[in-house]
Amino acid sequence: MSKKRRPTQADIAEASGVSPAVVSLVINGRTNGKIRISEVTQKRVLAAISEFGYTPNLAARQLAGGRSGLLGVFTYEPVFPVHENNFYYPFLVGIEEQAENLGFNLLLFTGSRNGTGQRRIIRDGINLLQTADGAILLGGNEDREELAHLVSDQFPFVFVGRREINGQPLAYVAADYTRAAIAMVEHMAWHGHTRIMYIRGPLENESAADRELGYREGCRISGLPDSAERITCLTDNGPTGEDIQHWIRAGVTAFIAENMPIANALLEQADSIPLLAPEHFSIGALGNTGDPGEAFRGVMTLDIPRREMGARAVDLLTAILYAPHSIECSQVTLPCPLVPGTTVGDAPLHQFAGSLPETLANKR
Amino acid sequence: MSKKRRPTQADIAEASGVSPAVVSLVINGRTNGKIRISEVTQKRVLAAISEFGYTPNLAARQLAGGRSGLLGVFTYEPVFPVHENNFYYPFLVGIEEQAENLGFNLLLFTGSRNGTGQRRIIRDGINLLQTADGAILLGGNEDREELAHLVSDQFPFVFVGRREINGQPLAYVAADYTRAAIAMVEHMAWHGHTRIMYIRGPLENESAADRELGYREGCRISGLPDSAERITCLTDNGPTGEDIQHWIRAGVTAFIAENMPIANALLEQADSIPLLAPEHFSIGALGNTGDPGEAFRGVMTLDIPRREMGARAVDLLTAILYAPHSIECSQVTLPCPLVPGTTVGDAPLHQFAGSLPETLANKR
DNA sequence: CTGAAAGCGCTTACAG
DNA sequence: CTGAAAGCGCTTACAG
Repeated sequence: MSKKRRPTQADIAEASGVSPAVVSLVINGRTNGKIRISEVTQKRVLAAISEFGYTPNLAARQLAGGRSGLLGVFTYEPVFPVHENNFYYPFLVGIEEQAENLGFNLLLFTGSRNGTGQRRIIRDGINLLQTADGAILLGGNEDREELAHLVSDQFPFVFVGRREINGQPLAYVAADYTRAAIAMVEHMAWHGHTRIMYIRGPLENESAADRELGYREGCRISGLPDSAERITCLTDNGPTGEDIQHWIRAGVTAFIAENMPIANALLEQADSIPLLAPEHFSIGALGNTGDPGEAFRGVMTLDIPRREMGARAVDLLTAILYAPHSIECSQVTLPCPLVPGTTVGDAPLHQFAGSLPETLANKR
Repeated sequence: MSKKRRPTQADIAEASGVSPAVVSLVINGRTNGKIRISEVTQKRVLAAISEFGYTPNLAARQLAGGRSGLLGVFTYEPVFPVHENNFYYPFLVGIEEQAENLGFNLLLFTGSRNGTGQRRIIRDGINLLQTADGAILLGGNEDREELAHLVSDQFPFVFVGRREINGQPLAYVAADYTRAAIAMVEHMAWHGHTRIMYIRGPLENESAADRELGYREGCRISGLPDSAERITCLTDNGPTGEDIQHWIRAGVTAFIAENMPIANALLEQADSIPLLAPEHFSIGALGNTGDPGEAFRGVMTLDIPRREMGARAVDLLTAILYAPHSIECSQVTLPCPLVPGTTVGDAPLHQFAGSLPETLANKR
């Protein structure tokens, strides 16, 4: 970009009386292997380089070498969220950390909004990510067609979160929601709960499937009966107080919510009855609350290792791009520990069959 | 990076039966000026482009003298700060917003750490930013030599915060600390304070200079005497309680701290005497506290328009790069309003000359 | 060990 | 309006 012409390899070659190829070799330190260049020649080239203040032109290097060396980052939401505690933010912290560790620059695709204000990967059939060697994608609201397009383009990318297309898993780094759900069920079962209700939202995606699967598995492993009967899919209205009373009357002593918003809605409704956790029922959420390790209202949650996931996504992408033979598996799943909280306790000895005890209605 | 060769302009040219030059022209939208290309031809080219899923090769474009179309972002600290309320974060929010508005991708220079773990702009004499057309720089701890190198390279960049080299201002977007300091002095003077002490840190940079200048100017404008006598540069120890007592005995009724940490240190010391703001003295800080508009401990502060500064930096950089004739001035200074807080009140009628009144020592 | 040459994919004068 | 061609600065086979 400088006005005065920068010295080129040709200048160095001329000044030191060698061919451009030799200059390239010396600069890239490829003087040890099969190629041998005399010490004297190397010194001469190096001297010319520092005399001229030569710096390689990156663009030319990339053109000739076929690589941009850029890792893309695509998010459907702003990369820099305005609000603190944004769910996606810690992923980016991890991505940056690891990119820095590995010496890569990051290309943020902020320039690809479509007419409706949404960011897009594909526009007019063009893969807008192609300027990077590959990309890390994150965001919960992704467009499956766009992903399919990337796949058919053979554009290398890593999703943060498990994703599959037509049953084929993509390259991803995910949290192990299934094991986490199993652990939560087991934890509750250990506390004597036998009828655990699973409350999920309407969104159908891999994460939701993994969580529900874990719930079922956990019930099976713990020998709890009829898990399928106790799965409820919530609509927009959320659970009503009546729902809760109904469930508890039916013998439910614990709830597992797919995520924190659902858990909060349930707690709120329970408050108005009033029923309290963990005295009258136990509850946990298969999500987290923003700050790692900190539970909102004391709800048992998961510690999704978001920063770590970001870092591993960088590792996976760079491996795919630059060391494909070293890859054994393109799917990385990280453990997702429970955060105990205070909302899970022993199952009430007395089950409220038929009606709520009066003491409860008056309590608080 | 896809396995199957990416389509090139040559492919498009062949497919649409025109020469590569025409494809280039159409792609870059240079079809209006002196060059005319028939509608039909354009449509044909565009169709071929979307059919092939062609995207330009950045490196080639850049090499051929064109542009990469990438705006660089360089920070000496992590781009994604781990801690919330990071001072630099809102700048980045603004940068992203405006880049998105203008349709630019952002290149984060995360890959340029040197041996000591610090990020660098120049390494081995190579300008690491040259992959981008230009860059926005931010961070308080910049290396002046690196900046000088960029300047002599004629690499286009915009600093967030006023910067000059050898008396020459760089392109920057800054907050108007001088006017803000003036306003704070005037505000205090209006409250009857005549002896306002200015407490600054040891760091010598443009921002510090601007603030101090504003203090002096404010005193001059308000007709307060001897401002120069009441400027103290703090060492690492911070102000001691004795310092404060000494100053107040000397008739000082208000303090302006260069930044919040200094103000906090002073308040802490004053607490132990105890002296309270605004009852016994007034205090303001020429910085802000993280959240826009929210004052820590009620201290009068500045609302540094960080998000706006980020956005304007993008505007300035893109103008420099792509519309240089449109630029009237490469230095943008944004107003920086006072945030009132609760720590500035009327000057005590009774000035504590010689000794502190007993009531004070016992109070609280 | 070293040189001559092709080619990466694009832009931009320069001719028609 | 459109095409043929040079050239951006580098890397990398390919010959010597």
